[in-house]
Amino acid sequence: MLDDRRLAVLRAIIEDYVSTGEPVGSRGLVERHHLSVSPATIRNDMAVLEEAGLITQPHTSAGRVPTDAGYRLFVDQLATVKPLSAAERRAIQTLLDGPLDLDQIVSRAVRALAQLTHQVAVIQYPSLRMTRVRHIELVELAPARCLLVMITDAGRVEQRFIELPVPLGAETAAVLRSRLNEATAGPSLEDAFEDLDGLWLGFSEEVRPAVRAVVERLKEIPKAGYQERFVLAGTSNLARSSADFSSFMPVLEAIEEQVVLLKLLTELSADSGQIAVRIGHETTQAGLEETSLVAAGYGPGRTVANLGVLGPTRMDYPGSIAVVRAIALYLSRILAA
Amino acid sequence: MLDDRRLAVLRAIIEDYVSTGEPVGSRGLVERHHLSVSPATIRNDMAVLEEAGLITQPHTSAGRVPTDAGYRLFVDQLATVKPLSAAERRAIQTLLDGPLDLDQIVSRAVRALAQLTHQVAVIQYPSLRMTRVRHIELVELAPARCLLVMITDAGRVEQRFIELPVPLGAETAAVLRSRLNEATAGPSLEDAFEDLDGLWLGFSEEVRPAVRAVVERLKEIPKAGYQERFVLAGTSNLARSSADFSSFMPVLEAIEEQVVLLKLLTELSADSGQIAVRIGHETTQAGLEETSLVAAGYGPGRTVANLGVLGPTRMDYPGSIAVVRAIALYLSRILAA
DNA sequence: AATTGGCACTTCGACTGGTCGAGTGCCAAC
DNA sequence: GTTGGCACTCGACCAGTCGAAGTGCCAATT
Repeated sequence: MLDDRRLAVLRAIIEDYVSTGEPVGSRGLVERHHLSVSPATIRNDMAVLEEAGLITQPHTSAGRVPTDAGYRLFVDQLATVKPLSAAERRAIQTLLDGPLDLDQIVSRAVRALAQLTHQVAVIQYPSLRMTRVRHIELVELAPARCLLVMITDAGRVEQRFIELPVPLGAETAAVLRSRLNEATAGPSLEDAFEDLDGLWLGFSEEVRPAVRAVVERLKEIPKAGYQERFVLAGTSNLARSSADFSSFMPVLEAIEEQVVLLKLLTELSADSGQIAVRIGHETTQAGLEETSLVAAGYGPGRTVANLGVLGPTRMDYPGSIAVVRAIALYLSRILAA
Repeated sequence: MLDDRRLAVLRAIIEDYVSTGEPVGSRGLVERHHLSVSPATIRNDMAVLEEAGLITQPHTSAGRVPTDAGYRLFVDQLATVKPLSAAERRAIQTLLDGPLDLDQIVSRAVRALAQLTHQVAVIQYPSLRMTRVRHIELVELAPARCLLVMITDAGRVEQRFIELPVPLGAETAAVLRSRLNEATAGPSLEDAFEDLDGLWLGFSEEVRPAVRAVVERLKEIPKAGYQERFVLAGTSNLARSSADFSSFMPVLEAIEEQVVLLKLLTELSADSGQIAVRIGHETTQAGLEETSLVAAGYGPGRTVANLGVLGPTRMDYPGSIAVVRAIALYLSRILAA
């Protein structure tokens, strides 16, 4: 049914359509790709591919356009790995140089991702749920005000101001600090925070309200959806790629919505190192029916967050996949250091 | 030359054009605004206004459209203050509630700004150059690694990891911490950092390299342009407002570029509380010829950063100005607390 | 059985010409 | 200074035409 030549035709159609953006006809196909058969034969093959739901024609007498199913088959079975160019390698390499602050690394990486794929790039900050506490610090700013600083093993730093009901005092602060560090040295941040409830018992009556305030504030850090952070880049690529106006309006809205973005990225349960691809309608999000997502997990050893690119279904999948994989790999390597 | 009625005509033209988006003709003008003269009279007035360069017509037989100069005159002399609606007041009021972390405040404020103006909103984080150091903290994470945390009086927290050439030791760290806090208690952050050069002299031979590493890292914080941070919201409003495609492509690019955004916001030397308006060509940035900026400074007492909205020249200036002023005011009030 | 050339058919897009409506500019009259 | 009238201009809309691109089908060929 779908023999080699027909698959080759599908691949050729996708390649041409991705690069030109216009429906591709039988004549042009045999000319550009040196298929050693006539256009008529290709037409027969196309009819079969259309029957199988892999391609479609916008109207009776136009060329063929791949369907979501066509892209899916292409990505799963037909796409060959596209090695990165020297320039691309170099661009990513430069990410390694320089300082090791998470903010800078992530913001550089997301820019590189956008530039190399010409798509909208998004990187999720290492999720607090997935990471471990490396250190907790309590800084006294004023008698009744302090700053809580939490550092995770993925290099992410969260800080919160705390208004204290009663002053804490230098000594108590020191004790509390070490207690917190002991208690949160557990395997996962969520589990560790379970054990904090009884902690205030070990303190004298007067300072207990302050201790409880600190603990409460600490415990709410991983709670809210607010804690998931993203960085975006390449939004202007949207305008370049999508042809008409209304098509990227919803995309623009979607990427502004933290919630949508989070759902999109976490929905795909990709193993670390694996690339997940969502094509068009496969994404359940409304408004993104003509949008694809190429994403991967990253992290030091294990997956702590996701990154990816968002673009039109008509996208260079092999290229995007290669870049996403490379960036995820480099990012993981840096975080593991 | 430009008597009262003619100015009223200009105002009417701008109001109509802003709300409909279409060139406005003489007949409709007398109908919608109860001008007690005939269309022919209006036409004469229009000819005068056009002569003065305040309005123009896209083609011979279309209505009139305001020019940049027309908007400018409108904003400077004609615009009446538009009081905020109850709903708008309420929306901004809710900003006051809740926690006092700068990140949350700013991200809420920028969202409110975008929502209330239906424009692209941008808020600059309190510039490090403008603020004072409130506290510096040094956290030892590993023998040769520590975290430097700097808190400014605008509530902004900056942190940097530091790789130490030699271990610092708990005692030295404590001394260094207090020395740093003493030395940076000066009036402005830039001046304060001048005095850090000799600081390593007060330490023993062995730890001096570590001290210098810390000081170097601290001194580079306010240096790089990197330290200027922005948050954006309402990017999707661009698609709604600007009619055609190529017109907002450059805007999208501009707001992605930190540099452009920074230049745009800092170029206007607005006093705190004052509103600065840049209309169309007045902005020197390429690609933003059809874009206006309404901005204001904010800060606790003095201006420490700017915020504003970016939209098409065809914008509701009185409304935008009112909202921008209100948000700047509230933000300043919160920071001063 | 697969492939091929030929041919009729469909559809889109570009072009054309004609009409309509909105709006202007000008002028003479008030 | 204001007004009504009128000719003029220009874009928007509509319908019709035509060519290009591409298909589907069929009979002939390998």
